[in-house]
Amino acid sequence: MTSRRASFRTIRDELSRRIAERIWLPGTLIPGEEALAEEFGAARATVNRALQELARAGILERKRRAGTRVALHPVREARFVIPRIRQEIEARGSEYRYRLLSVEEANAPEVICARLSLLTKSNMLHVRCLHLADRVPYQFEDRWINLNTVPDAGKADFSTIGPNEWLVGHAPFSNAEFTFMAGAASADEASLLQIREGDPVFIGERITWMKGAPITLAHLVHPSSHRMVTHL
Amino acid sequence: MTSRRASFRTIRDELSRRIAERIWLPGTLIPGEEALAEEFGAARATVNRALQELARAGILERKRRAGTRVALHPVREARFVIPRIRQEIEARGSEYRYRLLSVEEANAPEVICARLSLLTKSNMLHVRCLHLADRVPYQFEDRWINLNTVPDAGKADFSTIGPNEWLVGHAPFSNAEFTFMAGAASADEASLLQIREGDPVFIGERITWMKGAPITLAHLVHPSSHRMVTHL
DNA sequence: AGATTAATTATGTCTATACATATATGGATA
DNA sequence: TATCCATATATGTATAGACATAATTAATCT
Repeated sequence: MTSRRASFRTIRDELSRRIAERIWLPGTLIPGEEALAEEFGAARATVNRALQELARAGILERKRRAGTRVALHPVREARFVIPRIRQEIEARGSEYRYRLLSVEEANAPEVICARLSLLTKSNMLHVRCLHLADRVPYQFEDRWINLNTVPDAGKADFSTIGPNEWLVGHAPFSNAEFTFMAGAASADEASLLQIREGDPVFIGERITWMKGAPITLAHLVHPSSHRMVTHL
Repeated sequence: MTSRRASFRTIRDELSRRIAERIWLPGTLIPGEEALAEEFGAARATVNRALQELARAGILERKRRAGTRVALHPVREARFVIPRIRQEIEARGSEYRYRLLSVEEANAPEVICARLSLLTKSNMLHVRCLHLADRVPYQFEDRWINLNTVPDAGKADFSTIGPNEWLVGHAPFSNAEFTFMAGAASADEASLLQIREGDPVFIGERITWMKGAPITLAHLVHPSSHRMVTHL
């Protein structure tokens, strides 16, 4: 018995320590649940919970009959919060401002349809707007909303509320794809973001679906001062 | 009894559906574990597991005595795999190549020390190298390794193995910070990546620590064709 | 009324037990 | 030798019951 009280946290942290300190090297087959349960004076279910958490974190690899081993190539993953522009700006202590640039119903161009895997040229809503932090351009948003999936969007008033804020309240999504990349500012983007044409910009692209049906494609452009930070 | 077999997955997915389909609106107080257990014909522990998973995903908010409610402002987070350059390139079906550009022990410049929150000008190893996919430059890596934390790195041979691969095998990290941004290619970076000076580049910066002690700072530069994709 | 304390209650966790399921292994078969 | 199959085994999941803990609400005291 290593510790008196055997909580799954204690066990998880202890096992985690053994791996971090290379007492158990990558690839090592670690003791089975029963053995660990006895060592920690806990029930197997408790050990199981600890092990499952570590497996979920990618530190351990578990297989029935084969046992549990320290991940050889730990596929470490980091999380990042899906940014909600208003919160993101206000969290920095800046004043959030929003400016609608244009809204129009239109047939989306080929490129957009392709990205959304839409065969027909669906009727879509094209919204362009700008988000400012302390009155400085922070993000230019160029968004297409699928009116077949979200017909209500046609009646929405985007003059004061951003399309993203409207959508989170009206069209929950089940799946999303995020793409991040660097690009050069177009003349249009440059003037809106108050930078020079060709200056590097940080681009986030977000596509969301509700049960396979595409809801929206958002093209989000930040000046190159933007940083996306995350911790592990 | 809604379903015959009550697995925590069934319950989780059903609850998830009710939230997605707005049967339970954000802020709603949902039935307690006992009630759900009865509804699904399952044990409370099973319901608990389902609820905990949803809470962990940010869909539910739970508080003792107060009960469980649908998250009002669901802090959705996405995961991305921490890229391991060789695997990343090989996963695309490309041939991975590595070229060491320079290694030298040196005192890190102020900027680097500051980023690593090091007060003294620690003795560090400066490694510069290039990663290629199908012989085309894919990533330029400019890395500083703290020799006080990882003394062995001084003896390592980085001519065939990249510093990242060496480090994952020799210096496990407990904490990491990732920063992604856009920038303009310097003359140096441009010639290495076979692009033009000033062209936009996608930059990833990675700092890792082992129990508070900084291990390394990696500055990773990709040409603007690079895309970082993740799903939810 | 206001402050302190006790009771209540929903979630959090642990246990012992049972059965389910994937799969490595060795033995039987072709 | 190669293939198939039975079996053993480690993990996966479910359950009833118990106690722990946080937090709200009610009761008590000043």
